[in-house]
Amino acid sequence: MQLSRGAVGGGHGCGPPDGTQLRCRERELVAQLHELLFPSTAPSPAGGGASWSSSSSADLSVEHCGSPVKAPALCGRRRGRGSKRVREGGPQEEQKQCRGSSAATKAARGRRKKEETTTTTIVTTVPDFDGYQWKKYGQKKIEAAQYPRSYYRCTNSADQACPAKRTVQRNDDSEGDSGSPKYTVVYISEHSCKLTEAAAAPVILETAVRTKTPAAPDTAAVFSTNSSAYSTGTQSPASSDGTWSGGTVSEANPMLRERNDCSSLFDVDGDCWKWDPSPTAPVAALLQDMDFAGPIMSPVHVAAADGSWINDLFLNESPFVLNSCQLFGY
DNA sequence: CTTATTTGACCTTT
DNA sequence: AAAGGTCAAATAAG
Repeated sequence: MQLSRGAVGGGHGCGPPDGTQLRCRERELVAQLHELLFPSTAPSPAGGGASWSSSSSADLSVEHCGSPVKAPALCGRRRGRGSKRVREGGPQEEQKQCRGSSAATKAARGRRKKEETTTTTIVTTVPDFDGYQWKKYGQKKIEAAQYPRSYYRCTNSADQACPAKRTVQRNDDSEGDSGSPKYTVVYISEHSCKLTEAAAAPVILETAVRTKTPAAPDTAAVFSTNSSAYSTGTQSPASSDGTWSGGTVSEANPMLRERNDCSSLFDVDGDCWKWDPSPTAPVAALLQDMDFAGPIMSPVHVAAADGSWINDLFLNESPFVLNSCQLFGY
């Protein structure tokens, strides 16, 4: 995906290239992100919801790939699994029965026959930058990858048969990449589940802040906002081994938590993002000052200008890179 | 006690 | 056979 500066500049009917246009374009870009991350909640492009343009949607790395679709795997309890499991008697017999029970069961295990599903790949430093709750069901060391891949499915997969899944894998440490670790997040299938009202709110859920404090010099903290859309149990700060599991909030630093709660700064109103309430003076000033020589800035970034934190949204790499948060000096 | 995560075995595809 | 996706008991955490 490439969102060139030229693409940013016009062609979307947002008026002359001034602050208003930039703001409009920003909303558009965030709407794109929203559409990408909240496909079941955002209006379809044809529906006249978020202000997508055809060229813009083509820029996003939304791929239609064949991928397995989960089918119920019901063979009852079979054998001990996981750590410290105790093998039950006759696992082979039981397995044979299970295996040969039906074609459906066969297809229910392992890699299934490919069916048309939508997969969306993003690279982000904040893998949980979405409004859904996920349950981890597996982790796998991937050949030729430095870090394991974690597998998640929607927590509504059971009660609402939501097919949405995602995998999160930390990218290999690249040379000279001293920034926050990036994670490749692959969203598989779209949510069919119904979100709660709170969960649907497209607020910034989590970011990481690099702090320099006497107690913890130059250490990164990952924390979430207090959005109710965000559960703690299934969310995932990065752990040292490169996986993404568990959830913690920076309780050790209440100020960070407070400052991070920028959810009230913006909201989505129909087809556009809006400031809620009206943009503060620093925000308005920043909007005026912004140009697109650097990364395209999202409202998240603007929120940072309000003295809270910084969250850059890069939409000029393929797949697009959601790069959050480098805030120093707390 | 309940819920979420971990993790090795199992299964299918390539 | 290798690789990767899934299962589910064991375990940890709240």
